[in-house]
Amino acid sequence: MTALDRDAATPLWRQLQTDLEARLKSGEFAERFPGELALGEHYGVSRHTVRQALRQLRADGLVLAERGRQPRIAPASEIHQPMGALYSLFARVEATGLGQHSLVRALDVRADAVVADRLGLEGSTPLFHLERVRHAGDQPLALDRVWMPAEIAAPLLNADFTHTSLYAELAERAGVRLEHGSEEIHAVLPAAAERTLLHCSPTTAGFSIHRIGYSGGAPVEWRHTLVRGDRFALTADFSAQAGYRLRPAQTRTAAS
Amino acid sequence: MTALDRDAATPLWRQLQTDLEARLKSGEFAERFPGELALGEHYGVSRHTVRQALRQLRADGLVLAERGRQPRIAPASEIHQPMGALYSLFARVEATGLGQHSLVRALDVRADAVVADRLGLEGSTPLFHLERVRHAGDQPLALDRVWMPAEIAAPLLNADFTHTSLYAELAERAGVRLEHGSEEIHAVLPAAAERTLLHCSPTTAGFSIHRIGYSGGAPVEWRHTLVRGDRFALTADFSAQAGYRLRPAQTRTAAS
DNA sequence: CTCCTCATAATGTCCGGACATTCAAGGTAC
DNA sequence: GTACCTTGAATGTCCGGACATTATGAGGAG
Repeated sequence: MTALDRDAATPLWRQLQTDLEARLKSGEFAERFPGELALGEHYGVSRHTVRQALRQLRADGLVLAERGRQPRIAPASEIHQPMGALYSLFARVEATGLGQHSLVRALDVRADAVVADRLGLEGSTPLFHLERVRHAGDQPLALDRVWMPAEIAAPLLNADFTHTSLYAELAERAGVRLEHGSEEIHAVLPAAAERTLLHCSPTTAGFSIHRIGYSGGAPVEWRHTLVRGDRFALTADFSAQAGYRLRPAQTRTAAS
Repeated sequence: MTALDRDAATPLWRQLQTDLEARLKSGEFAERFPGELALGEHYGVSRHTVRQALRQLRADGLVLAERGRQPRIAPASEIHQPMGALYSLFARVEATGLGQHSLVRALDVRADAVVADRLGLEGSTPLFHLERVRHAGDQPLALDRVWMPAEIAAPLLNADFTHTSLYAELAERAGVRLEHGSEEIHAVLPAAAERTLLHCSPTTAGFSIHRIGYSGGAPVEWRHTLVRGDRFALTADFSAQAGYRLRPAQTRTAAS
């Protein structure tokens, strides 16, 4: 623990906040998170200051607090949905009731200088590579290609990707979860080879999505997905308050 | 002003907060927003309670507060950027330095049962209609069609839309600002007529964006935009904290 | 063993005060 | 008229205390 510096320019409560965040990440509070009074006594500050420091942590859901209850830290095992346009697309398909499965076309380790460069790695770095054609019901839906540093993704080489999600396997076998990333979405006309794989006509357009994903500040995946555009769409809500949010599934309910 | 009820189940600070929000919306604080001490004395509560009530309002940007400065309410005239995929697309184009202008193909009032239905209006409701081809530099960029209830948008009929933004005109002439909405983005192959307007080849795909926008709970616009897909892309960042956010312009700077 | 009661601990709410820091405006010296 | 200084007002930070409300577990009555 770092002692608080009462003469520093940064306020006490912020010092406390960053210190608590660090201790949280280190797993120090895995068993029990101390209460406000205990923290105040430990750091030598008033309860008011402790509450100010905890405010952000509680708002972010890192720490759970309720009246009368023992304070707890958020369950780390909670499955964070891999966000983004792809997730939104496939969740919508799932919501329609169609079963999804994948046809694995490649699953190996190879070197690719172009992709390695995009991941910020040396050109000769071995990369885990997975190429799948995703189906919804009987129809092919998307052509999905992923590259990840082999160092991280090696445990996935003997996984079965016909039904399971890459991110679920990644979290389980490698202990890595995507934290943030960025993607670029283009509207394209699939090439002949791609049309064959996706069983679509020459007049069908598609979404081409490039994504780079990070975990813990380091690039973890580079992905290129080509989605048939004739049956699938991105939908989103936006507002001044909530910003822009992709809608994962239809919210309209037939009930009542 | 509503007096606070100290025996109510809802906390004092929340009562204060909702009351202040109501007074804000009524325009009561247009000239001057009272300080914390003044509010405390006025409502008969401590400064601590006032600060708790103001916390949300300040976080939302409704009220601006800085040390030493007179508290102010957020400038109502501030132009809220019309969010969404379209704004993101066009802002990116603008960031490249290309000048934008539009070719107005239609600007009138007509009835359209299909569109009216999507807006939740009677089929015979007169609708303001604007159809433009947007250019970036010399090249056509998008075909943009907008329908709005004539009751709201009538003041826009004699506006010049070759250079100005629809939303800017709407805010200025009709006093209406888009508050929220939803959109659906498809990847399509433009039809022959559209290809002619957009000067693109038969192998060029495009984004087809349908949007419905609301202001004050009532539908205000229905819009269909077809964007050339060969030169433009949607880019977005996502993270567990901030969610999914379209990136309006390139953040990479060549400086330093 | 079961059910109820009660003590305990934790957060939520609210009050009071004090000092530091910063911005804006007005007044003064030149 | 301009530059500087002083003063006022406002928020930021931090402390102390008090009581209310709620969940949990221990202990006793039946």
